[in-house]
Amino acid sequence: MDEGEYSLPFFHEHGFRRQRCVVCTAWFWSLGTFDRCQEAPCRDYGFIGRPIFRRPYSTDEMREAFLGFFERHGHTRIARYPTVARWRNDVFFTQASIYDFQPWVTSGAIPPPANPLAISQPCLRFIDLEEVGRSGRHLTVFEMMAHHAFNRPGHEVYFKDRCVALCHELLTVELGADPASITYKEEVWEGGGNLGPSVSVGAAGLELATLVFMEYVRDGEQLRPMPLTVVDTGYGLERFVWASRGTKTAYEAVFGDAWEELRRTFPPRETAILIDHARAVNFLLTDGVVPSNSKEGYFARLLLRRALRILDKTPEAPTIFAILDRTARDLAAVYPEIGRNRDDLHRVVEAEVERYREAIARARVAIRRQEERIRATGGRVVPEDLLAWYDSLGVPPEVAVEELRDPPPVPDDFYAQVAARHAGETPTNDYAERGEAVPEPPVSVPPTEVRYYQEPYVETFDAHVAHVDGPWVVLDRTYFYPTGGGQVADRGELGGLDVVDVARKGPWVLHRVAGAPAWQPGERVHGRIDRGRRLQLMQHHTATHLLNGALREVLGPHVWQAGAYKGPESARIDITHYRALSREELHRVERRVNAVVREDLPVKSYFEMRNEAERRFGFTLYQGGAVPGKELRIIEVPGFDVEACGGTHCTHTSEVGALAILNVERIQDGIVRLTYVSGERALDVRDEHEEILREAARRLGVPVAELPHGIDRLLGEIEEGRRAGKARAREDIGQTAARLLADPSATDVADGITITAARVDLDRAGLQELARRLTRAPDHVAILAAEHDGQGLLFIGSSAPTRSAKALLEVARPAFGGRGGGQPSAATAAGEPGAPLAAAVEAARAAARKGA
RNA sequence: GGGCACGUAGAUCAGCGGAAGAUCGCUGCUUUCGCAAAGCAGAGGUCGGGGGUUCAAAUCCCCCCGUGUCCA
Repeated sequence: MDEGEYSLPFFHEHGFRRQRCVVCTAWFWSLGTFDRCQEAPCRDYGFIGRPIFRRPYSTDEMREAFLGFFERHGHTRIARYPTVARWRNDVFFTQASIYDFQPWVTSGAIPPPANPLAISQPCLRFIDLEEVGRSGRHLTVFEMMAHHAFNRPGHEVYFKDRCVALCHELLTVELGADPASITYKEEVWEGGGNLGPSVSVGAAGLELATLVFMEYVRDGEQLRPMPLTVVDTGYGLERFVWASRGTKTAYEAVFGDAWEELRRTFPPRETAILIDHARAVNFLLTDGVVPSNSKEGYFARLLLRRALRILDKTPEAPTIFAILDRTARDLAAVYPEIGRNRDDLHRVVEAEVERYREAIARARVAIRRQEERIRATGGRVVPEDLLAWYDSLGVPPEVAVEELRDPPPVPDDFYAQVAARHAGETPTNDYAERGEAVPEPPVSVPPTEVRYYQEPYVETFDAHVAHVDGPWVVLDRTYFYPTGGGQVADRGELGGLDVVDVARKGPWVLHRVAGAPAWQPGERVHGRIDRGRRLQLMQHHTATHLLNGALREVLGPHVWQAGAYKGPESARIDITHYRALSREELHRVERRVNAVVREDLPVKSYFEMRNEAERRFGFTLYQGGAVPGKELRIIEVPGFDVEACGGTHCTHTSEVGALAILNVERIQDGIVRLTYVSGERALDVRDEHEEILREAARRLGVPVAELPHGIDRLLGEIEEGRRAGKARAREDIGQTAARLLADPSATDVADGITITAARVDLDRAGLQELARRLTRAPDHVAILAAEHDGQGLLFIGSSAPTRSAKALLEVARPAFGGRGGGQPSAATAAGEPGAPLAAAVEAARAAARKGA
């Protein structure tokens, strides 16, 4: 990055001098004179005991000071976004304030909620989990305070110069830091194909903020200016509080009274972990995560289990619930949504605690058994076993050691070794790609006017062709709904051609028709939408909202939509929930929805400013995940369910007709999928089910009501038949055995050994069973041959210690070219069909007579 | 999304290439006025599903399903 990028008028006008750090060699600007930049590790912490700011601040005071300052300087204050980044598919959590605006705002696709804006965004980071409590400053949940500006050509808000000026004024005037103590270090930021200069703000050894200026697109070796430049800043709230107090660790500064309270029971490290993890769990669960073994849920589990481990080893420890409540109380002062659903949150945590206890109990038993096995083979438990047990059973090493009679030492770097075990894995994130890429129209094509919201019941319309690309057609306006929000696209006809798909791309709606139309832009075409299908899709979509509302009502507010599909045949919704649904819960949910359908409530749809909608309804609006934009389209069933949604809906709940839940399954730990139908399909499905029942009853020859009994009877008969068959086969073999033993041509006695040799018609299992019968008494040898399934089989059984079946088989094998083996009591070999089995039998018999 | 472990009788598990087992529970008998208990006898298994290798697979290999766990 060119030196000139950082040579700001603000620096020059105020007498900043460009200096170079002797440690990291980076250039920095400062009013003071330093031989190094004022950030660790280039220099030590200088603020411990000597606070940087004018006075000590609490976390809430500092947040307010920051947001208030930027409000007074022309910024709009924005409420926090969820910590779970549902609007993105590349990350699980909000890890920086700019995540709130990626990708749509930063790409310029939609305008920001305000410009410029200020926010304090709670962020979750798990990379330094092990450092929490240890380093004195790491946290899994922290707040990134930020001011952002989004500049478009002709609409410049502010960029580098004003950004640095604001930062400097905040630090020195608002907070009272010594102007000469601050260094602005020149850095380069790069990410996601974009890059730009950035400035790292340090004082007394602490990196207080980073100011990033997204300015260029990397195009091979070349840098092209971005059409939209972005001011992306990040000020660590907790660091600011720490800097204002100058305590030994950040934890004492930011955790307030909770720190003092828990310190009476726990050492500093444990105290920090407990408070940090409890705060993070409060955010996670409030924002719709349910603990599980994968994805977002795993991190909630990880934090809870780590906290439980600490509590379990401390005799005087409070419960996990008490700690969650204590930290929720602090957070609720600023984030009232936290703690609002306390009882429901407790139920979710309780289920997780129970599962943890069960897992540990199971693991303890398994470990004891495995040690016994290892010892039985003369080995001993090694540290590697502890790693394997942690990986596969989830038992922490300190618990495993408790169960062992001869425990190995626990490696100091245990968790690093766990990480090493997972080093070679290649995570693949394959997102369902659209089968065929939708071509992007040139910018000269005017955006499509969508009419399906205002007039969802229109069936036919006329429009003008705006653009044609192969089979894809853009119109000036359309009533066709494109795939989106889990609702599949409309079908119908356009200019006499079948419409087979409809997709949204940027501001355009593209219709894929069967064939390649030779239409010219401006040409008038007639469109007709498959109305029955659309109606069904609308019913399924509205039914989905009703179901979602009923699920939250019946199961609790932890239920969030984790995915949905509304097709013409059926619809499904995936919800977060910590266990399988009972029949009773399902029944209540279904009844509740159908009651709302009968109540004929209005389904209101309207656009509302994002901030206003969030204020009125909260984040539960975002059930469908990503909804970009300054304005939201709200679908509201008053008093029951409100969601931001881009789909087409009925105008009254009664239009849904009825809801029938067809299936419930746990598709993943923490996620339950419901499949259901409504409207006409509900009737169809009911008819189909009835027909299946009628047909089943007809075939069984019983009335429908008697079906269960009839099936029981049938199953009983089958079982009885199976048993009878088995008994008959057993009896047949018993008779054969008796006959052979009584037949002198088959059985003779030599050297005190009773030898039976015969050719029979049985399969492998039959031979084995017959041999077993023949050798039930001691000192018996059975030599049996059969041809079955294209194999010549020889089976030898022996109850005579002096006659090994295996040895006899070895003698007989060459006679028919069979391959096989066995043990002293039984041996078997198979050869080609038509092999000289008789010769083999004779060879074995001769060997048995004289003793092998 | 990936790694690892597990899936065998109603329950808990052993067996890990050669004739499916143990313990508890269940049924019957003996003993007892009865119960508990003990003794004896017995029933109960497509060894999660499907392919493959092999003379032979619960056992080895591949795919799928389910459960647990660790990691992103």
